[in-house]
Amino acid sequence: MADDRLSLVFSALADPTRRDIVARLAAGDATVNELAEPYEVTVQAVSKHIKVLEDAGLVSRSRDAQRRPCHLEAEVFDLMTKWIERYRRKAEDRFLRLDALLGQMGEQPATDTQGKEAAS
Amino acid sequence: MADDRLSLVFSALADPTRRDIVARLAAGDATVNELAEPYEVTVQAVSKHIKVLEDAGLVSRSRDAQRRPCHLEAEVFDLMTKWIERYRRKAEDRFLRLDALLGQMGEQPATDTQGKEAAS
DNA sequence: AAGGTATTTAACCAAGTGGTTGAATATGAG
DNA sequence: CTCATATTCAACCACTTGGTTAAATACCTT
Repeated sequence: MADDRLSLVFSALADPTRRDIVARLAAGDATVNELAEPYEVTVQAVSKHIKVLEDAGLVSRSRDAQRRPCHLEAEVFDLMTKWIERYRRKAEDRFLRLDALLGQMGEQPATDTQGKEAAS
Repeated sequence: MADDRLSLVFSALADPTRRDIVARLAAGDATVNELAEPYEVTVQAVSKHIKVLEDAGLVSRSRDAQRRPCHLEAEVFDLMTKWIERYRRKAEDRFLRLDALLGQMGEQPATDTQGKEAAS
C-alpha cells in the first residue's frame, strides 16, 4: 500500500533486527550467513530481512563465489534526513515564533489568547 | 513485535498518510476532523493514524471542548537523526578509508582490487 | 433533559509481515 | 559427475495492519 521510496526505507528500519543488521553493515560488508549467525532465527528469515533492506535501497549486493556479500548504501540516509529535517525545522520555527509572540504579549494586557500556547 | 521507541517511530512514519499528517502538523496544530478532511478515508481511520503517531511520541494532544487538537512533538526527530547519523558516519568513514587506501594503491601495481570501487 | 458536534471504541475483514520447514538453485571442491 | 556450502524460493501459519460500519462517549448549546 505504500511503495514509495521513503515508505520502504522507514518500513525497513521499523524492525529492530533489520536496524541491527544495518548497524553491523556500517562496520563492514558481510555475507548472509555471517549476518544470520548472531540471531536465533533461521538463515531464511535473515535472507528475507536483507531482501527488505535491499528493496528499500539501503543495501546492495555483489557476488563472491556462492556468497552474496551485503554492502550498506549510505546515500539513502540522506533521503530520510532531508525529510526529517524539513519538518523539524518547520516545527521549530513555529515554536520560536510562538515564543517571540509570548514575549511580546508579556508587555500587554493578555486577554483571550490563552489556552492554545499553554501546551508548549 | 517491535515495541521499542525507535521501532514505533519508524513504523509510524512508514505510512504516507501519517507522514502527510506530520507534514501538516509541522505547519500548525489541528483537530482530528481538520486532519481527516483532505483524505477519502473515514475520520475513524484518521483517528487510528493519529493514535499511532501519538504512541510513537510524535504527536501530543490537548483538550478544547469536544476537540482534541494535535501537536507535533519535534524532539522525537532527534532520536531518529541520532540513529541515522551514527551509522551514516560510520559507513562514510569506512568509505573514506577505502578511498584513501585506493589512493595509496594507485602508486603501486594495482592488480585484483578492481570492480568494487567502480560502484560509487 | 435533548440534541448536535467531535472523537473513540468495538467488531469485523482483506491484505501484509515475520516466522517456520522443505525443496530448489548457484557455485566451488574432489 | 558428485558432494558440500551459500542462498533463495514456495507454501504455509499466527499475528498485525489499515480500512470499514455501527455504537459509545465527551462536551457544548438550547
